[in-house]
Amino acid sequence: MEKDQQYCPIARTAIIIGSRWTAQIVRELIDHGPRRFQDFADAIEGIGPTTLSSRLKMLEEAGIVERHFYDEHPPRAHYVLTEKGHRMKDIIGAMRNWGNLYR
Amino acid sequence: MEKDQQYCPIARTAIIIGSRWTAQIVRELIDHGPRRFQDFADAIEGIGPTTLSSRLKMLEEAGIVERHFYDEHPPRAHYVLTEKGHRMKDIIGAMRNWGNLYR
DNA sequence: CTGTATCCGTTTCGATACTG
DNA sequence: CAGTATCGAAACGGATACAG
Repeated sequence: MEKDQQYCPIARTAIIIGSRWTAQIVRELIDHGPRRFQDFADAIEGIGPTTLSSRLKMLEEAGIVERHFYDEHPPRAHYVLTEKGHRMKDIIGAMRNWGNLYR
Repeated sequence: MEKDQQYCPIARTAIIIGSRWTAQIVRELIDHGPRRFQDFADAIEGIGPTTLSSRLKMLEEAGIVERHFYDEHPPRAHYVLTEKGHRMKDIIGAMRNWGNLYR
């Protein structure tokens, strides 16, 4: 997507939710609560570490997830939804409903 | 997006609604009813004929819109939502709500 | 008016290997 | 474990011109 702002609220939302994998990442967080990097990698079939990393960063920059990193050994990280992220629940729910209607 | 099917309902929905402009095209139809090619071109700033054409075709193949073409002079076409398309209303609505919360 | 043909830069994707 | 580095392949996007 392009860099310059989108002033249509629907377009803005589509940029985030429409990027491949992001909807599934958010769904994981909504359904299961805080997740770690490896949790996503295991749950979302087909995604690689590069793409996962880039999506998480995008969601973090959009203020949808928060990253907590603990530099231990082994290192730990977990990702949690912000309030803004949590409010995407309705969108994810509607997408799931519709997607299930037309298999 | 890739060709092989997506079995996750959310992923399937994201492929459609996340492609650039599609959400706005569907919104036009939900808000204003049947539209013609030029209506979209006028209402959705920045979209070109190539992209508009390809999006409409995608939506048609997905069973979301129906295309009616009248080979007159000048030719006429109009696009209407199918029942399946109409049921995206909740998704669009949720996207609009969320997008408006975080300007 | 309603599109299609061309053509090409930009973005995205992702496998693999590797670091701390 | 939690990522980053690399780097080529593929998909996407879009301006312009043109056709029926």
